[in-house]
Amino acid sequence: MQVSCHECKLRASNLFKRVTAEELASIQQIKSEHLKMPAGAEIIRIGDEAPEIYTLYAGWAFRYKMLPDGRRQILAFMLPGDLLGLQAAMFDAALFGIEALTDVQLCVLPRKKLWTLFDKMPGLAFDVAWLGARSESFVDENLTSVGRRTAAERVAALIVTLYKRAKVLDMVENDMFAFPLTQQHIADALGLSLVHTNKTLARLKRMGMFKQHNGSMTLTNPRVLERVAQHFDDEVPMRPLI
Amino acid sequence: MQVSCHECKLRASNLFKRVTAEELASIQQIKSEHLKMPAGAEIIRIGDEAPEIYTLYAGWAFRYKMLPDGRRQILAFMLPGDLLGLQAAMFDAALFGIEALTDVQLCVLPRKKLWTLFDKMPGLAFDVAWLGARSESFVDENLTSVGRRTAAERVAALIVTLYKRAKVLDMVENDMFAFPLTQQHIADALGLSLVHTNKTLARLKRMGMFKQHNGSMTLTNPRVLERVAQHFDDEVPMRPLI
DNA sequence: CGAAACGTTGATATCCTTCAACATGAGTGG
DNA sequence: CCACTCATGTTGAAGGATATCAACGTTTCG
Repeated sequence: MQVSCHECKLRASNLFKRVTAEELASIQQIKSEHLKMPAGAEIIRIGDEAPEIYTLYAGWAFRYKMLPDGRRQILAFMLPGDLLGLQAAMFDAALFGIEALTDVQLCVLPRKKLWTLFDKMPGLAFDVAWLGARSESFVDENLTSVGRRTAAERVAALIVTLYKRAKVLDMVENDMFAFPLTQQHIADALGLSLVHTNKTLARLKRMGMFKQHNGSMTLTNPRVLERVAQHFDDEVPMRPLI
Repeated sequence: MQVSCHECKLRASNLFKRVTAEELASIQQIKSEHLKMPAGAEIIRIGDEAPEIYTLYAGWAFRYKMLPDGRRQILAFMLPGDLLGLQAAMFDAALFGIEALTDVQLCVLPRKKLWTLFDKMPGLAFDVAWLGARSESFVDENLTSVGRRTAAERVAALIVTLYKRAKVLDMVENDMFAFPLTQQHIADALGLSLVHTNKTLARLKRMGMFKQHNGSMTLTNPRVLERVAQHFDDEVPMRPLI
């Protein structure tokens, strides 16, 4: 099923920069495919050579690294509108993997075509760089959590961050939103053991910070949760541009 | 003291991409200043609006975030040839600070001029994006350390990574190189306490991994140190392009 | 129904932090 | 030149946060 960029619901959602008709036509032109993949699929494998670039059209994904002995570190989560594989495409081989957290839909942007498009439309290069910078700032945030926050603060910060990102995408209703992470994902993102993650979540739940029902999360006290998280005042800009 | 891009020692060091005479002239044209700052100077302050972009011409720097209560996380170290403040320039305000670790020399690239230059020379935009991707992969590496490596592994991984980066820049002689980090810097980069950092360093030293003499470090057993670090086989590309 | 993935809980071990004290060296003013 | 301070580094002891181990519960799904 091809989805035209013209009727793209992401673009229509007014979160995104307005592009000229000409720009839109150019983007449509290089978009080669609209892919669907199931939860758990490997979108980019570590070591992949010359991977393509994707726009995450629907669903969640995450980026991770593995140590030689199997320990996993999740670097960042990706939501609709995020660009996948930009850095990987810059190098000879992907230094990390990207896995689908839920069923996902991807728009494929072949990297060679994208580079040539930049020649014609430098403004687009800026937008792509902007998305890259945004993605780095998510990693910065998470590194600060893992390095300098306690377990409870980390969990709270992760939930608050995802909540805010989902909110911008209109995926939150009455402080409730889809939350597809398992406790193992949370543990691997926050540098905690599975057991300790479980106990920390339970503690925050008991404190009345949030509730979880089959795959969705409700924040019952966003303000306090944010304070527990030692959340920054400044925030990563939330408006993707492409 | 103005340094011409034509006689730039960085560019001459053959680590960098060859640029056409035309490109070089353009870069020279937008370079507004050659700055010197002492160790400890704040190159970019958290919250700075519309900061400029810099090329680190000489010296070391580091990028960091602070939690509201003062805890500090160092995100990455920067060596000559690295671009400073690229992400900050993309947003309205810097989400992190950059501090000079040693005395530094900076080439100032006013961001507006840089953006307009991209219109004329899209290849340059790619190079800048490449540097941005490279910088992100350093953060990825460090996040993996902090999240999933033990204290000894973290320290070893940091030293090995800096050693390799310095080596590419020809700053290593007989496995010895300038190492300006204090133990506090190491602790803040690796998410460890100062005391534990000290004891971990002492342990690795006792194991014969390295020696330190007034500001420089000698790796006495690089191979083993790399194994202790659980270092990745794949590595971040080491060749800056601008 | 059975298996596999995911979640929960208690007990124990350990890594790392915190606290406290002291050592060393560089810089500064008296 | 000495006393002083400040930044940095070192070391031991004690406590706490988090990991590991083990067992069991719950849900999902073929």
